[in-house]
Amino acid sequence: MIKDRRQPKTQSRTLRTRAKLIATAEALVTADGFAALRVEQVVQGAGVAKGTFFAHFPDKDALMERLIAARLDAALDRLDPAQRPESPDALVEALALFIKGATAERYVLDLVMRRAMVPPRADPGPIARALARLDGVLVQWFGGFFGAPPFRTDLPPEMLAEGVRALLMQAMELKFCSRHGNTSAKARLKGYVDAFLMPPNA
Amino acid sequence: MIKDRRQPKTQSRTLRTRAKLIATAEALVTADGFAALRVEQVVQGAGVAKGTFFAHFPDKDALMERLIAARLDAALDRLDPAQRPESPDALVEALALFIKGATAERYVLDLVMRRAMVPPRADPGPIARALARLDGVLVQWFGGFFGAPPFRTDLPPEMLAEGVRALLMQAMELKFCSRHGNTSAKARLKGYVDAFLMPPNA
Amino acid sequence: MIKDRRQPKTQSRTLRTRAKLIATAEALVTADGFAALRVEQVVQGAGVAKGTFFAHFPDKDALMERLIAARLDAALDRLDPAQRPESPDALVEALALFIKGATAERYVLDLVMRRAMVPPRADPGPIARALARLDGVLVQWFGGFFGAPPFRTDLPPEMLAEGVRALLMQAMELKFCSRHGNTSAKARLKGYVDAFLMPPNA
Amino acid sequence: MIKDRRQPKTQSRTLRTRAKLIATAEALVTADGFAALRVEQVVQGAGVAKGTFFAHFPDKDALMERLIAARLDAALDRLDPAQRPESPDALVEALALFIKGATAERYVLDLVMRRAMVPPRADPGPIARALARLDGVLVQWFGGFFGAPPFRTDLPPEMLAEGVRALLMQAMELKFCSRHGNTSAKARLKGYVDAFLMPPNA
DNA sequence: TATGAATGAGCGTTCATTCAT
DNA sequence: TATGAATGAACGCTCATTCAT
Repeated sequence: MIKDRRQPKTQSRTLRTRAKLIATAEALVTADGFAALRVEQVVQGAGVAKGTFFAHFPDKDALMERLIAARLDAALDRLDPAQRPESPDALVEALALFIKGATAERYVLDLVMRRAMVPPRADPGPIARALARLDGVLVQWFGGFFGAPPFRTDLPPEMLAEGVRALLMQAMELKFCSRHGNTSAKARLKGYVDAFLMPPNA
Repeated sequence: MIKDRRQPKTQSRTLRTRAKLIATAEALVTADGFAALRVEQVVQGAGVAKGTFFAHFPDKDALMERLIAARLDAALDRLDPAQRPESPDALVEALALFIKGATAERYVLDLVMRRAMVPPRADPGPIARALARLDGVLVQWFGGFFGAPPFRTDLPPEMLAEGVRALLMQAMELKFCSRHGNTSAKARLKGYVDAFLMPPNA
Repeated sequence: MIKDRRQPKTQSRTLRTRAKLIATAEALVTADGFAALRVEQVVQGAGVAKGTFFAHFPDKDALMERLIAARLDAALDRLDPAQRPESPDALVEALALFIKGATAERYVLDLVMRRAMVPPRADPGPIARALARLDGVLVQWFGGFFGAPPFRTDLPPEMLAEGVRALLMQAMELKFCSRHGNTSAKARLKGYVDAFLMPPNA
Repeated sequence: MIKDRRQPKTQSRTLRTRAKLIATAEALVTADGFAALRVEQVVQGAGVAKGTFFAHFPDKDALMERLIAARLDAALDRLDPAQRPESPDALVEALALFIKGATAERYVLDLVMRRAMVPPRADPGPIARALARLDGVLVQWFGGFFGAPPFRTDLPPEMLAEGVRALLMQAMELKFCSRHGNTSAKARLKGYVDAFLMPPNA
């Protein structure tokens, strides 16, 4: 009873080429930033033809999304849905790496925000998937078995998660804003969480 | 009582040219949407040369911002800082026109979000000014003389305003998201306000 | 009486693949025209890999030539070298199907003209062979046993054949010319033949 | 009574740029042939931006047509409609420069044949215009005041002109044909003219 | 102010053909 | 034979912005 073992070589070659493209792009981005990335550099660095690039990615943005989503996913990998933060501070700290990745450049944050929502066209795209994953973690955190102290328990976890996301986005935007330049995204988010996600001091 | 009669011709010609440019752009936008607007079309429609456009606007975005901010400002004009909404419903309803203007197109919302914050460069720009104006109204609403029922009173009005803004942005984003396609931006915002801005149900 | 039973499978498989390619191409050409034919479509339709195509045809043009030559040859099959047309009208009528095939598309006529002559490289190719075959028929017609009335007899049949060919080509070109749009290729050719291939009026 | 004297500078600058592009292309073509011409080289040689090229020519072919037509026109400039050739030899000799220009390269002849006829879309294009001009000269030659000896006089000059054109085209094609490689285009055309355009030796 | 030709850097595309497996 | 990923060299295009006049 031998199962079908097809497509061994070809697939791996494809995968290798794609990996080469991504690795090259990753290196370039690390060196010069996302905004400076040029398709030409990528294919030259990867030693492949331009046509090959567009056989792997529909356009440059698709590569960009992948690179950015990879960083966001790396941040999300370090979050344990079962290990809920026990304070606003801990919550914000847990999101620090995510924030760092998403706000690395104005260019990056713009793309994240533009692609954060699943568009009406079929495919969510890697960035939307990463954010959906974040949503999932947050819901788990806020909705553990016996409710979710120390956060407010009068709201469904989904709502708390959406609230965090909205506040997180705004806090990140503020990083590029001169009027709140003194406050870091983390501090700002901390303030939001304290205000809106904790039980009111009444 | 002698009025200044110098340079009225020139000034009015300048003003007329600018008005013609804006009117043409407005008409084109109404017909084909913001994303499709081309400087070429505008100058042709206005019957002036391309260079003239850039004598009136530093760049295309400046025109775009003007057109969009005009719509937002029209919405804000109908808000009375002294006439606070007495319920989440009323609050959301009051923002309806603003939401409509800002979510007319994905392109518009993107520009609004990108320009919502005052950038490090000096000038806020008309969109940032419109949003600052919204902030002001919200602060007034939430912080009137005797506190701000029915909304929660345990938070400073500035914080409530920032919260509304974050939640409003997210609610608007969701308009372009297939996964929440059923809920309108208004309904979504209503849920957010109910959850985060009302006194918790002890 | 033992028949050779070796390699019938392989050969027939090869033949079947080639037939499938040609049939697919033929169908596509009938549907969308020659100019729109893409190798990609052909191999997909035939259910084989791209490389397989080039194992059967040296290049795309070879397939094109085959398809076109097939149509020209079908027209030539209906010509009887022994049955000479007895008038310019009959001559032109006899060539009607050939003309139709060669002028199906601008693309086709261009290829026919480019391949009509035997190029310096060895192989004539199917189109050049078809035209050579046409030449042969014409020579026979013009040079039959007892001379060739009603056509002029003061020129060698080869020269008459070459003349017909030149005039035929030009008449076909005119099909794609707006300035002579009213006259059909056949009518134009008829005029040419009347003028140049008949005995002059005294 | 001064007439409108507008557009003095701008137009001349445009003209200068275009001339620079054409001169550069001409030089490159003379050096390396038409088939080797690259848009990139042209713009670099002319010292202009790529966008400028496409502001002057809709595509590369448009430039090619211009270059080729220029050569054909130069050949036609040397023909005097009033100075008819007095023999087939003289006729062929008169066309020698034209033939040389049109058969400089296979690439050139292909383009000439493809663009020789006025296409159904509006603009004739410079090559079609050059050939129309040739037609005009031929008609004049064949249709002078008292008929046109030594050529046959039993046919309208337009028909003779069309015949020459068809035979000329075929003779030129033969230049790239191995089977008639020994005979030059001129010799071949001479044979055609002798056969079809002279009064029959009856 | 007004003009409009020129800029310019890079993206996306094309698609027949090759070649290692 | 068959596979199909990879090639590759231009081309065409975009379109906001600049600048000499």
